Amino acid sequence: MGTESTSSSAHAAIRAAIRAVPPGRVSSYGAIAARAGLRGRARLVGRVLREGDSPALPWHRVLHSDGRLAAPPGTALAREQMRRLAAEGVPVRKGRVAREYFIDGDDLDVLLWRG
DNA sequence: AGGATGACGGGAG
DNA sequence: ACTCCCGCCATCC
Repeated sequence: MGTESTSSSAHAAIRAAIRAVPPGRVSSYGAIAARAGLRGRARLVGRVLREGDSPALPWHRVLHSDGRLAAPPGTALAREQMRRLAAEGVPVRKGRVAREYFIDGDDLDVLLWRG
């Protein structure tokens, strides 16, 4: 198998956590990591998204903890993310999404991503 | 082997 | 609200 790197199980857990975010809602890298049992590894989430070998991965629903989009303003990626969010009814003001659209809090297990 | 990088986060000034 | 800084960690050079 190809050069295995980092626990592929960790990557799988992260992907599952990302897919668990329903349309019309968003979450943060840190929250996704925590939900995947990898608290503190927010950067690992970013790494997994960057690989992007998962077609059904709703990467656009993953934002910074402060509500900012993942990519810097002006980039094609940021525009695409904003477009996808808008398509799901998530308003983006000045490159950020309001806290009320986030499904992360203190205990993700309690929230259960429900809307 | 060592230093820099980054789709991060949180605290501090 | 913004900038700077440090912690974390897999990759990259």
